[in-house]
Amino acid sequence: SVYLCNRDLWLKFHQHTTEMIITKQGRRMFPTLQISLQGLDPQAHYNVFVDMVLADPHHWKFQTGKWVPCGQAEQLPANGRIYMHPDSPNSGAHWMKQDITFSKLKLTNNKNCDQGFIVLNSMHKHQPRIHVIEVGSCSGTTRESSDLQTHCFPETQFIAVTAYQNTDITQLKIDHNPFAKGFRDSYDRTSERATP
Amino acid sequence: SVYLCNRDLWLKFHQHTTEMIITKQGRRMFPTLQISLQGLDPQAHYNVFVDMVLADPHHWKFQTGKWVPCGQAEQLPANGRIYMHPDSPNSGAHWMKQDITFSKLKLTNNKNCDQGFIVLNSMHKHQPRIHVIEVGSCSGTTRESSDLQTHCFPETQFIAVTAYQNTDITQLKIDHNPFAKGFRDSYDRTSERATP
DNA sequence: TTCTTAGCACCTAGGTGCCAAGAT
DNA sequence: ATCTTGGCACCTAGGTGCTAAGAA
Repeated sequence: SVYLCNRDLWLKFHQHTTEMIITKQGRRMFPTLQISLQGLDPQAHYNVFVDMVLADPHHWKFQTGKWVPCGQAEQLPANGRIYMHPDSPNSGAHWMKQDITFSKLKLTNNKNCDQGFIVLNSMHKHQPRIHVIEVGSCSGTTRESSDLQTHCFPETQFIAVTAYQNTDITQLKIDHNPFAKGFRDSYDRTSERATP
Repeated sequence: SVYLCNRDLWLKFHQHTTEMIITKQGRRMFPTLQISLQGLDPQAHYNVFVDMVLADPHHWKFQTGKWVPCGQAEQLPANGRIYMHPDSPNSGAHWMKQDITFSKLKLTNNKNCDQGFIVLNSMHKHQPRIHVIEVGSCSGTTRESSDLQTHCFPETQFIAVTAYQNTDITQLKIDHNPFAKGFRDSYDRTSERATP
């Protein structure tokens, strides 16, 4: 009833251990989380949101070209931040109509960041989780009887970093993220300027 | 309990009869509707949205430098489109915390446009209306007892056009809309290019 | 050493009025 | 005649990895 639309892309990164930049002001993920949902009640209303949990109990470092565990993880702040999909709340019909993309989700290491940012610890491995919850017949608050679906895709695990460690990852980002087009080897700066 | 934040700007346009471009793909308004709300119940939840009604029963044309009535108005499509503020639904506390800006509202003359666009008739005068409605304790649907506040600011009336008629209006748009900066007489193209 | 930060050039994405051509 | 449309150069706004300097 749920699948990862851009799984092939995620797997390319996962092969090399995915890294995601975190900054004070917040940085988008790339690849983005992009899913398809089926099997909801078209009439009912749902919130869809993302949070992150530690993927393992280790602190990691990158040494001699490899990620190696290094001591114990710090726990994430107890009141872990969530990213509510901007379409929330919405009908089951809406969520099932097209892919659900979390392209504006931002990662940060700044614990004072506004709500809507996800706060992570650098050099720790994280597992994104996608939650779907019915918003009951009583305004915004969750009915006790409503069930919460939680979905985990292990191929979306990543290590949060403040600067890329593995050049393979950097190259994959440059090759696939449209905003990094300027760094592609194949990018021809002259063709853009010569205009009739 | 409600006022127009950028009233001074609206008045500058209103003096010359405000015009708003409408296009097939949708065009933003400038000035934008920007209001401050007070007196809501901080705990309750509200939707805030905009619609437009005809400001008078006339068709208008611009002749010899003036807007003159010219025949009878066509009625707007009965199922007039609304623009729901993207923060909706939200708490009274949220709406009162800061100004409410409808900067992404788009006007169109395309009756097949997606929901979220406001469809208008060219060469007709329109009156924007701002509505605040409590979304009751029963999920999304309106309680019968909830009251709908409607606010009209006459200084925000405008004639929808597909091309500007009055050059005074064009000049005000250029002078005040940041996206039209390139058309300002005072804009110095050289200073941007000479960089150390 | 190892990790973090701020400024940068370079992009994507999309909002302006202008203008010439098209439609009615 | 009058109104509408589409392409354009020119902007705003903001997402990239890079680099050098700073922090721990």
